[in-house]
Amino acid sequence: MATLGELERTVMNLLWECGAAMTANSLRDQLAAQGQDGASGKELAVTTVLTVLSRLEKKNLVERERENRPHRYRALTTRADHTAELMHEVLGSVQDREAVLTRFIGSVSETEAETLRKLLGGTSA
Amino acid sequence: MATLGELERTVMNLLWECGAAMTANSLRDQLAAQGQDGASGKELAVTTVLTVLSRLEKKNLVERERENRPHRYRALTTRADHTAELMHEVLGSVQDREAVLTRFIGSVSETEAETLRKLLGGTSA
DNA sequence: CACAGGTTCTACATGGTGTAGAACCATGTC
DNA sequence: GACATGGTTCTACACCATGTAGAACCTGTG
Repeated sequence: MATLGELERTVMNLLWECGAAMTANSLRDQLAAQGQDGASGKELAVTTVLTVLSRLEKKNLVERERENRPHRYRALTTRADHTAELMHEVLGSVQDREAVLTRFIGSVSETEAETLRKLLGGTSA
Repeated sequence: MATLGELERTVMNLLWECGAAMTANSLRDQLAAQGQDGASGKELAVTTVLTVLSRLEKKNLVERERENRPHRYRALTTRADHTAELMHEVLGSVQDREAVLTRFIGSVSETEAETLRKLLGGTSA
């Protein structure tokens, strides 16, 4: 349901990595530090960051504390949760899940296969 | 890489379900039959279908036989392959794959878990 | 050659995203 | 209380993907 644009994704990554809540300004700084300042190369305007944050809020990906003035924004899910959810969304979009899973497993790395085995092992019933 | 629009997806589904190659006209008919004719409710123009097919071709999702005149279009992958690939794409977009897989497995149905166990079964070591 | 069916070109509306100025609001200061 | 200041919301625009289709073009047939 939530398709993210490049900048939106970058911001989410910052929020996910930092863990805690951040202000628009600190995010803008982080973006600048990462050299992730848009296509132009110059620092992004704070309003840009705020717009993105609002949109992410609308998408239920971030939440903000409105109490004190510099609002603080925080991710509502973990990246892992979000990503896993996306995967489910993709998987759920078709009928023949079995077939999809077969192909999926077919091209999974051995490390990942091992992880999956471990995870599935105990969970029987 | 390939984000599909509503109509593009519908067309792909038709091609996937039919298995064989189809002409733009037959596709248009199928769409009409499904009542999938856009938002309007009236039959789609053939040119619309053709445009969509061209775009899908550009995205390497369909291929066409140009030899005979009513060109025939055919899906280049199976839906299962395509979907599995999308899942990999999503999974590959992050570092902590383990965590993602953990969440993913956590919310998989028992039937699917069983399928996965079977698929992963022999490959230990 | 004219016609008919089929394909490509061109075009426009819509919606999401990047980007940011303008306007607005809350606070502390003189 | 008017003002400056930092912060937030509104409004706006460019760009791109997608849905949609008319206009123009091509090709074999009578």
